[in-house]
Amino acid sequence: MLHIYNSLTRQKEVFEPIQPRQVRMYVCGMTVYDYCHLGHARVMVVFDTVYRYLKTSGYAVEYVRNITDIDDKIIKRAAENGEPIDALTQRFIDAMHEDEDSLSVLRPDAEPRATDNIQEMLAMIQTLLDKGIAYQGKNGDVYYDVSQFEGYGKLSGRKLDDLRAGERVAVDEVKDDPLDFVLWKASKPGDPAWDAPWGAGRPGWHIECSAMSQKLLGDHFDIHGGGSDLQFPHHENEIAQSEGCTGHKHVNYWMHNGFIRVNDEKMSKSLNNFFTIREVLKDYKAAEVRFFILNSHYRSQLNYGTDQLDAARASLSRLYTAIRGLPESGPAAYTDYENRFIAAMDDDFNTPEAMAVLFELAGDINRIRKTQSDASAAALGALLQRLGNVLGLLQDDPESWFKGSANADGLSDDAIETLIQQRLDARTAKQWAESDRIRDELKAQGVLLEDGAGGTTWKRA
RNA sequence: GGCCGAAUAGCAUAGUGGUAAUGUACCGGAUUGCAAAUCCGAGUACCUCAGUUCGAUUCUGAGUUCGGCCUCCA
Repeated sequence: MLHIYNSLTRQKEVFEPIQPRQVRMYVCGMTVYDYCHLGHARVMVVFDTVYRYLKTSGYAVEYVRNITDIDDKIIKRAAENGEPIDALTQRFIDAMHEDEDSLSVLRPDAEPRATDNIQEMLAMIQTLLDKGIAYQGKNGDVYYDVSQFEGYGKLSGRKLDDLRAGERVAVDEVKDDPLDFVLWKASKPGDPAWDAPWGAGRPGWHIECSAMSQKLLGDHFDIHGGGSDLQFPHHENEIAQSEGCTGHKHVNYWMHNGFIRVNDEKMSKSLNNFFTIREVLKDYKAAEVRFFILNSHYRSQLNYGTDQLDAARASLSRLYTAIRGLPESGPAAYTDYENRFIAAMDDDFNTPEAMAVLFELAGDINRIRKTQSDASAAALGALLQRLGNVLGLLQDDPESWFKGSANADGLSDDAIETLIQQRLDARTAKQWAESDRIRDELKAQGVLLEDGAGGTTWKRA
């Protein structure tokens, strides 16, 4: 039985969908004005894994992840680049999709864009105004009146008084209360604007998620996810907006992933200590990045470093080695491994625990291959691959995983095979010096040889 | 200042009221012409102090250290 840690209640709860065997899930996606960094990769991979596991568990899942394509940073960046906003956002949406594909992240069922849903936002803001929960400030902006929403603070565990006591809440004279947040920003000259009954402008950040989730998933849905830095104020405000409009519960389970750190500090754009996904993919395979992310629990903080990526590489190599060269096999028989894997995933998506099961399975496969035969291990190998696939791992053919593809300046597969044959001849003649010379030569080219019982295999380092 | 979370071997990550798991690194052995891979084995890892308990790394309290949110953030 699946348990999910609910940020709203701060405890693990049994997951019970609103509709039997169906899950509706919304995740806050990217603001598209730059390349995705590893922090974004974590959100993508974590919720992709949730999505995959829910489907594996037999749920029909409707997964929506929005794209914020209008906001201050986008406007600013487009101006800096001298580039139309549409062109900028489309460029980075395309880049985001490339990054996702490389990380084996499945496309959500819908990726609504804020600018395509302005009418829905206007309608929601109007409802809030009609209900007296929102008001227009002297500067023309429309604000949400947090004092009108009884549950304000329930997600982030804050009280209004505590928030007001915070030193960092700036005093703003156009708002009735410094905690009131903007629903609609009155237009400034030159900025993109949409007509509205209360004056041309553009939406505040929070309203898009309320409007688009309601449109695509309804007033009340199962899971809402995002980075833990969105818990406050973004998600808190989203609840206030949605529940203020509908008068009833918005989301049953809130999930927040921890962030990636660099040198024990949060990776973020403002600290300028971030690594983009494509930057990291120059040195590591995407599957290694995915492994690195899933090797820690999604709610913990995760420190980024080449040591961790190197360890991920070695670990994946062990798993692929276990299944390399195994004969085809039908579905693996019932095993305790699968039960333990499921139990781990059912426990709030405990991927590190689930991966430990994969390694025990790999050890078992290696033992069987050694003491019995490859054929005897084939079913377990198929199981290992299938369970790995649930996590979006072990999706490659082992042979191509190890051999990779030749660099422009590297040896071709044929050249490698030729040298291996030459070495085999030397070995047959017991010319060890020549044999070792060839092996060293290949090693210098990044090709590692392994002499197994069934012949010599090779891999690109 | 308010609110939250974390501390487990050299490193990284799980987990548990009673033999602490997984990867990686290191050491010994098997295997190998030598390696690599693989297998077997070893290694005195639960932040400190107090409390509850027959028993605490786990529960409670205090402390220390680190991190996060309170401002745009994944």
